[in-house]
This record gives sequence, structure tokens and C-alpha cells, in this order.
Amino acid sequence: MKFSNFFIPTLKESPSDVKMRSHDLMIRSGMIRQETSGIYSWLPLGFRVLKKIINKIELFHDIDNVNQILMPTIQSSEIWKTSERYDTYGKEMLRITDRNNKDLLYGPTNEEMITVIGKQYIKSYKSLPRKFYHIQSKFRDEIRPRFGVMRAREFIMKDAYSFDLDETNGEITYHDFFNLYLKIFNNLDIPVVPVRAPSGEIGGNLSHEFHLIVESGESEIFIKDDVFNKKYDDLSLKELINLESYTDDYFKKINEKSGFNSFKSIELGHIFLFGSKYSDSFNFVVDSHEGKFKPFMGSYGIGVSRIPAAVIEYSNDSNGIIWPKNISPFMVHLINLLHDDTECLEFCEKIYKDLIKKKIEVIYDDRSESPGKKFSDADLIGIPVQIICGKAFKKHNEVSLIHRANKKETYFKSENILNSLIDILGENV
RNA sequence: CGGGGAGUAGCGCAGCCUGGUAGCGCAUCUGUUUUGGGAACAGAGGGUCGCAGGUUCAAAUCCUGUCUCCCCGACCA
Repeated sequence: MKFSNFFIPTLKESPSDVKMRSHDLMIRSGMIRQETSGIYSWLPLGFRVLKKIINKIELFHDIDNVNQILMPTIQSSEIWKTSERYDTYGKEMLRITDRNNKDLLYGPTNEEMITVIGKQYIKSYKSLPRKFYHIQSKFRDEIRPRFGVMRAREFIMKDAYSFDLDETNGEITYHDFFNLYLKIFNNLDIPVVPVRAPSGEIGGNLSHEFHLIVESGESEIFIKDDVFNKKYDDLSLKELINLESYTDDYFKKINEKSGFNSFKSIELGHIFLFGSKYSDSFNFVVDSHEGKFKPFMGSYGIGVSRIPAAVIEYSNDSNGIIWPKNISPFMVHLINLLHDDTECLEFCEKIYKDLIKKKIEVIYDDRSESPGKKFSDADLIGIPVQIICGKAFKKHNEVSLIHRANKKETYFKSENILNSLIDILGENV
């Protein structure tokens, strides 16, 4: 992609009402635009990041035989009355009335709807287990939206739902999702820590959240030191249940509080095995050789649109964003400092085409801006590797490579740059 | 919802107290010169001062109402 063809409205100055680092950088790098309180448009650069994240999530869910579906954003009030959440969900639920005076709502979550879908088609124990997910906008009318997409009212969530024969099988599914989440966050270069969350309204249920520890986080979690030494994906179900890391709500309820440290964090995922709450209220009954039973259910969420902000929050410097390779909107930021020079231009065009041929995602700054502007835009946008073609190319036939993360600059003979680049990118991809 | 702040050009702000031609920086456009860290000079365009009402000869400025946004707390991915 050429910079001149890509809409990246970068800003030099911060908007006055922005307080969080990631929010500021997302606005200034032209990733997002606020429409109204807690509601955002994703501009091309931001949407590219979002799609990277979504692609990874889809990939790993599909591998795990979780079936992707797409449920509507608008739901009928009927099913929420059936589950008795229409009244209890409160003002967080955005309620809408259509022209026929029918009560609708913008879905804050989809347990009711997925239960209705399960009930209609799943009649036999032979059809279980069954796992579904979808990636869709949600609306929760937060009391106070803030920090950009970190706490938005409309946001994109990946929510998955499972139907199992009974609690034992439900726990196996839960354990699978636990490991699936670790795999996903690991692959997104996000070092999350799993923490135990309070069981819900029904006793004996299981719930974990996945947190990214950052100073500016809104959540607080409590963890014993040895938890950090564990390989979370090696844990048995019993071990993960006994993991000594807790959300603040959970921590309040435990007795032995010594040995824990508290951390500020951002919640990125939440898995929850809640049992037959919804199969009960919807009378979702399945036949088996041992008679009729209500499927055991779980739900599993990832705050998709929060992830870019969370990543920026822990990966930035005074110049801008530093994208991890797996989420970065591009891999290489090619900068032509001498756009009026024919040789330099031809060289950049050639490298640009070669990179595209090699399927290396490249943003090529071909604009007639000053060097300073190009450098600062590049640092702000935060692509992992910058290739600079300028004076050194004219003098010594050299171009330089700058690692965004540490700003180290290395010069290469221009004919070697492509192969060197492929080597360097190959290291961690 | 309680407490605090703010709405003036695309963005950041000054002007308001003490009413009298709507301003500055950045951005944009034109031209010339620049080109390894947000270039320089010269010129240009752009605002019914959030909205409604009131006071006044006269309102960005004073009064009343209203809408919106942000910040601090309790909810959440």
C-alpha cells in the first residue's frame, strides 16, 4: 500500500479531552474517530489492526471446531423476558421500539439467542458437544464510557457458547476454551495472565478472566508470585481452578490474603461455565438413553475492539505506537526521503513491488513530505521495521533499516536489503 | 446517577471578568526555495462563537433554559 493511496489522517497535536496514552495514539495515528460518546468509527489503519486480530481469533476457533455463525445485533425482547433478564439487565440495555411498537433491543450479549438456536435444532445427546462463536458489535449503555475504544458502549466482541451433555463434559469444554484463549493471546503477542473470577448466580460454576497487566489498567487483580512461573497451558483442570490469581471481586471473598501482590490490568477475555441456567429457562431438553436432560452451557468472550488499545497501552514510547509483529497493520514501512530523485524513486518502487511479491505487507511512504514529517509519522504509526532510502543511497548505494522498537539503525548495500529484511522478519514470525 | 470542567475555523487555544470591526498556532490552498527527524518566506481561503430565548442602540461577552462532550467515583469485554 502506498501512503498516498491510504487514508491515514495523522495529527501532530493531541485532542484535549484524551487522557489515556493508547487513546491519544489511536486518535493521532488516525486509527479511530469518535462519533459520539462511547461510539467509534474505525478508520483504515485501525480497521486493519482489528482485522488482523479477528483473523487470528477465527483461525484458532476454527481449528478447535468452534463453528462461526453471525447473529443479529438487534434482538427481540421476548427471549430476554423468557430468561428474566429483560428487567434485571437494567439501563445498560439499549431498548428500541419499531414502527409496530414491538420492543427490540441492541444485544449486549447472546446467551438467550444461542439457547433458542440450540433448542430448535439439537434434540439428541448425539449432537453434543456443540460449540459456536460469532464476532459482532455489542451495545452496553455504560454509565461512563471512557478511554476511547477501551471502554466503549458499542464494541466488537467475540462471544462463543458451548452445549454439553453434563457438567463433567462442560468442564472439558471449559478447559479447552481456557487453552484456546491462551493460544490466541500468545499468538497475538499479548502476555495475559489468567485469573479466577467469581462464580455467577449459580453455585459451583467456573469463571476465569484473562488480563493484561499494565499500569494504566482499570481492573485490579491479585496474584501470588509463583503463578507467573507456571506454564498455564500445561495445567490440569484442577490446577487451573486452584491457580492463585484472582479478580478483585473474587479476592474479597477469600480468607488467606497473605502472599498476594496486586496489579493494575486490562481484562481482555472472560470464560464462564454457567450450567443449565438458560437451558432451564428456555426448557431446552435433549433426549438420551438415560432420559431427558438440559444441556450444560458455557460462554466465552474476548473484547476484540479493546485489544488494539490494550496492546498500545503496553507497547509504545514517546514517539508513538510500537506494534508487535502479529498485530501490526504492516510489516515494513518503506520511506523514500528523496522522492524527486529518479534513482531513489526507481529503487523504492522496485523494493516495494518485490515485497508485495514476497507477500510481506508494506506501507510505502511515497509522499512529497519533508523527511521529519515522514519519520515522525512512521514512528507514530509504529510499524516494526522501517526501511529508509535517502542520502546514503546516493552516496554509498546503501539503505538503512530501523527497528521501531529500539530505534537501532543498520545500513545495508541496497542490493542486499531485500534478503536481509526477509531474514530479519523471519526470525520472529 | 452524584461531584467537577468544557463547547469560538479541520485540530489545539486566546478573547468573556469590564458588551462596541472575531483573533493566534497547527493544518489546508498558491508560488518560490528546501529535503536524514514534525522545513523557510510571501500570499490566500475558511467561523450564523453548541442551540433557543431574553436584556441592550449593540451580545462570543450579561441573564434564563436546553443539548453535547470530557474528567473523578459505583457497572462491564
